[in-house]
Amino acid sequence: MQVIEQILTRSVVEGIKLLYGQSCPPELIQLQKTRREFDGDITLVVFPLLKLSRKSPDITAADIGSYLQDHCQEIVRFNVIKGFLNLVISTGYFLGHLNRALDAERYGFCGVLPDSRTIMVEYSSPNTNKPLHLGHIRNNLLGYAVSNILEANGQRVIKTNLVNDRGIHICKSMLAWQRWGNGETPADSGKKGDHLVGEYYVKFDREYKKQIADLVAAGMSREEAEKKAPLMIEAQEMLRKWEAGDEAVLLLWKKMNMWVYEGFDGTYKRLGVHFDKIYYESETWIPGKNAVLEGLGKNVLVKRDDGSVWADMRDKGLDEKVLLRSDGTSVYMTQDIGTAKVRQQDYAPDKMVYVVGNEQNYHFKVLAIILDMLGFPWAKTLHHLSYGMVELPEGKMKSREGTVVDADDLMDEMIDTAREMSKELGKLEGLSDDEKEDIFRIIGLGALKYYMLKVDPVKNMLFNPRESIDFDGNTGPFIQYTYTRILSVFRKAEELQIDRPDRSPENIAVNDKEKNLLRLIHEFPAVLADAGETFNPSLIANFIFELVKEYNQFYHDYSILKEEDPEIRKFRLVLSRVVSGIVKNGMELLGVEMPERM
RNA sequence: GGUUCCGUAGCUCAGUUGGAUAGAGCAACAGCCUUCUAAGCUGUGGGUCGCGCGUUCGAAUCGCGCCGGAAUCACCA
Repeated sequence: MQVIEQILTRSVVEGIKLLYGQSCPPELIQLQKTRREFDGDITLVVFPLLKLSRKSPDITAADIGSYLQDHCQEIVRFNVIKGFLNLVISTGYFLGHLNRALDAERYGFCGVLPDSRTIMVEYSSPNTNKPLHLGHIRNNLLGYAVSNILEANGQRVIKTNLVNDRGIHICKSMLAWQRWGNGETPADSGKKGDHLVGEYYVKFDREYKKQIADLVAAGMSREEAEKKAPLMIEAQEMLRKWEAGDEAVLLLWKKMNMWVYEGFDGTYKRLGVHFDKIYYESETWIPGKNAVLEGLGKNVLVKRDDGSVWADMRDKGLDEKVLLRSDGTSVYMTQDIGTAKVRQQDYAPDKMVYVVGNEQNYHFKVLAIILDMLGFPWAKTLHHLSYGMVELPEGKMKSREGTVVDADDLMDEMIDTAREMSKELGKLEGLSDDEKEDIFRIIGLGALKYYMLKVDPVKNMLFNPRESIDFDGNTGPFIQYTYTRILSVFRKAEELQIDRPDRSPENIAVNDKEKNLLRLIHEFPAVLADAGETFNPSLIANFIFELVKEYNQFYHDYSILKEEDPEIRKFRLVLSRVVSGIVKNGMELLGVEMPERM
């Protein structure tokens, strides 16, 4: 809670005691931001207090208003409109707060505290059979941003990735490469490793479809054809060999996965995300299998006649879930059980956050239940941070129809757009080509990242590849632009030999735009805390947009360096300094870099 | 069919521990650059907050029922 709200809550409780002889539970005190059209900073809603005052809303509001004005030095005046008590906070209070913000190393951020929790955040979680796409971009940006936000709230965060490097999907790519690859490698083809492997995955799918069609044409049912197609049978055989440790299969698997990892590393690096620890399912499926077998021994799981092992959750209103196939191989769930177990052994986190799409809501619900059935006390620390799908105008991305938006291509396009636009505007004269390219990259990626993070994670979002992402309005470049304008003021101040003030005067009058900015600055720590509690980066994104929009108005309406009153000029410089700090630090939480000029 | 999530301006989205006349951006139209960067600022038009009922002094926000969309309910991941 913000400082002023604590002061006011306490003061209102005291006032009600004095005025009406009633003790007021603090939860009845509803404080909110005053709406723009009224005079005031904070509004007390008096309706819930009427049962204590036993007076009309207007009289109650006036009583409390007078009390606060007399007893609370931060309140300079008030007005009452239809049961809403609008309170005007002294400018001095906000200016004092501004100076504290200026002194803070990173205003609004918390350092690690003695009672900080260790939180493990899993994100990205790619399969090793194809390159990353638009959906992964949302996932990566969310996971990275949430991790940063939790850290800014004083938690110890371990960013982790779970690479799904085993299973039938990678066997499909391997099989196709073996058959049709003619030894092609990333090195001699010039293709990025993940893209190359992805091509063979697609090749498998195409050939597999042909086989199915042939079998169906020969009179087989589609369902049977899907199971009996020779390619599928071969892929399954390959998976069995893999689990049995067949050397040739393992060698091929290692080679192709290595290509994929090198490709992923390039994409991650460009996106600006990284991990503290990477887990591989190929290393956690055995612990998972063991946990399942132990569960079987303790009779919390059941074995069927065909040898398959199941969790029976029908008493919990859910169904049964297979954990080991009849041929003894493990499934996705088994691997996740193992991964969770290994992580507990490695780090014993207080909380385990899984950033995974909402298509897996059921999976994570079941995972937590099964871990609980298996007797792990930490089962309840799992949190599925579920986010919505990224959809195209024509619906879901489908690799079959070639509508998948590739992550690498998209980043290229964004940077190209930034380059074209910058050239048109022609503001970067005098910079070296390298400097320019760096700025294009920062702007292009900034547009992409902000676009994805400003949307509430739970919601599905639309991405239209034909209408490229905007650079005006509520966008990353708009925010970056505002930031560079502020830096430009500071550079100009230096040229004019205007000293950088180390604090703002606190006894000056401010205009409306300045007051709005002071209020927003005051609000930032609460927004950051809220974003951490709700795992929601969009709160930060939307707050920063509001802040820079307000700053642009101020910048447009008033001059900073040409202001004649030196005290006001000092204040405006400090105000700009604090705004630029919030914008930079806040955008960095989102993984968006800030250019120095643009 | 069961379960979960979503439905706010032409489009993309804010706003939901219940509060005042529901806000931005884009698109459209009309203005503002000898000034600290016009990727900016100002203005105009644009809404049965999917529909209905209920709870309440007060509902976009909470409950119930519909309608629309999505996901999921695999020996896929």
